[in-house]
Amino acid sequence: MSASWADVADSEKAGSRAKPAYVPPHLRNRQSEPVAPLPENNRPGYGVQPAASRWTPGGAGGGAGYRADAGRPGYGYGGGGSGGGWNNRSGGWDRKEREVNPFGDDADLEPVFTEKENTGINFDAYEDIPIETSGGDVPPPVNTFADIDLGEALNLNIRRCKYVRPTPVQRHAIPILLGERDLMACAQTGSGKTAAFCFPIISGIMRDQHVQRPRGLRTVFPLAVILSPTRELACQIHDEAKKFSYQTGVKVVVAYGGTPINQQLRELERGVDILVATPGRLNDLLERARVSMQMIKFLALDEADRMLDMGFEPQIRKIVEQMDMPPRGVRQTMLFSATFPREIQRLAADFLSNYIFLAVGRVGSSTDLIAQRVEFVHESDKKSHLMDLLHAQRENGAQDKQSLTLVFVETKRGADTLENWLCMNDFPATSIHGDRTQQEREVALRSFKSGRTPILVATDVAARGLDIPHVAHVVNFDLPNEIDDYVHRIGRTGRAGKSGIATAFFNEKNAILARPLAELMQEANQEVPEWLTRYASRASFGGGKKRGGGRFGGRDFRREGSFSRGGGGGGGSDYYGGGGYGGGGYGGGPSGGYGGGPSGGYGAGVTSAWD
DNA sequence: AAAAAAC
Repeated sequence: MSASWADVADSEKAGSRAKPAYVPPHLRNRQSEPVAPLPENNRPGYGVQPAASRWTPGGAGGGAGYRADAGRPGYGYGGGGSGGGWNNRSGGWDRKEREVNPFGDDADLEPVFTEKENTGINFDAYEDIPIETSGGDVPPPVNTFADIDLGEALNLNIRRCKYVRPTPVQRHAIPILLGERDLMACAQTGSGKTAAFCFPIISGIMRDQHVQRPRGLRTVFPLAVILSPTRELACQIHDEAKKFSYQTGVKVVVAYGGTPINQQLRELERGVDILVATPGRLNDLLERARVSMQMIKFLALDEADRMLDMGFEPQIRKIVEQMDMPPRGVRQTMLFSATFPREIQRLAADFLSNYIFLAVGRVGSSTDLIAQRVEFVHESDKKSHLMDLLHAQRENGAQDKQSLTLVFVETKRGADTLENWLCMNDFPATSIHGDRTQQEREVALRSFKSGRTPILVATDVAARGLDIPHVAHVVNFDLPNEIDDYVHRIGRTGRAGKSGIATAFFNEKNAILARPLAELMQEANQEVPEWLTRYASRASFGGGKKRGGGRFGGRDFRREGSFSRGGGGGGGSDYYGGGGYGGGGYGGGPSGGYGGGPSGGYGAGVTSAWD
């Protein structure tokens, strides 16, 4: 075990990543400042723990706390007095401040994590999940966490999280990433996707803690950056990463907009190894030269296809290609998403070097965990129709802390209007969208999660990645124009083995979606209303349109010989580079093995299998 | 066309 660890460490050293020579013009002056290497272990903001001790959880420095803290709920008897661990988040000047125990009382482990990541997930259902990998020399998957040596402190946290076995995406992605390979991965969020990229990053940083980082006067040099398309998702990733990093000595900081930058700057000054950020704020920090990418070893894009779509691509390119980030091949790049349209895959290849493509699960047959319904509702009838649904739900007692309703609308204004209207009609609703202040957004999300406001009206800001337990019903009050967005939206329910309902209001405005929606539902073994089928065939003015088509998200675009203008052609199955899988293993049969399983914690999937 | 994301 330790041998394998040493091997990894050695090979790491051998193939040591070159330091990037390029420094962008605007940083050159500031950095003419001494790039004096720090003495080992003397990393800014870290106090003075002997790096080696971090490996031994019982050891002196970093690890010391675990056992010692046991039985002292939340306390972490604050390393030197002043306030202890719990409430002194403000004490930036107190460097000996104790790390807050994110697990609460170790003796009485909070089931929070369990509930999210464990409960209800039938791990046996994983066995049948189809995996596709491509790319050269794919490291073999592991079956247990014990098969991989992530480091003792991280292993402890994995145990604290009650992760018994790695999920399929973890089984495959972790060895690939530990093998220092770039990765494009499709996997569902509930399956531990965050952990799949966090574990290797944290482990890699622990391994390498004595890397010398330059010291800019006010510039910090994270070793890893994780990008997210929304602020709330960034928060969520940060929270997770922080749990995984507890007492590993690895410092995680989050930075996003809509909130004063000063506190984030202070956090950064206290040291950062992993920076979780949204693109705008990160660019701001880079332009101010408060953050440098010069030492980045790991780059992760969550919801990668969103990050590379038209709205985000320029910002991402700026961060990745036009600042001081080491080039691909030097850094390690990992892209995770549920959906991965082929043209985005092609674009993403710019950021990757000799990468492995991994698809876990399939978008084909489905479990019945998400019951999808489509109803034809004229624009003017939507409100009363929603009202009917909510009334029915209320009578079923299906509208409380344990069963939340998430309503998606197309516009920010529409969200405000609907929220108001619901409130006026005595339905406790709140809303989240990009025109609300960050504080309002966070309050709304908390209020929804806690069940205080069991109805949340949202724009697509809430469509991706957010893990909100107890969402029983997703209503597409307005349908999106992209089937991918629909997939992500309904994936907010039916998670972790629980069942869920998705209701869509469809009318003539949504003609464009008719066909892909009907196909998706069919693949999910959902009943497709006859009128929708008619609509779908009628609305197949897809002569020129190339999307729609099979939901075979998993295909690596590199495997398609040519960009089959003729090949798959008409059906337009080339959107996902798919078509391919036809009958083989994937498409077909009523169950092919993955679906119908006894519980199919995963199958929910189809849709959510790719979320 | 809309949404997201910095000040």
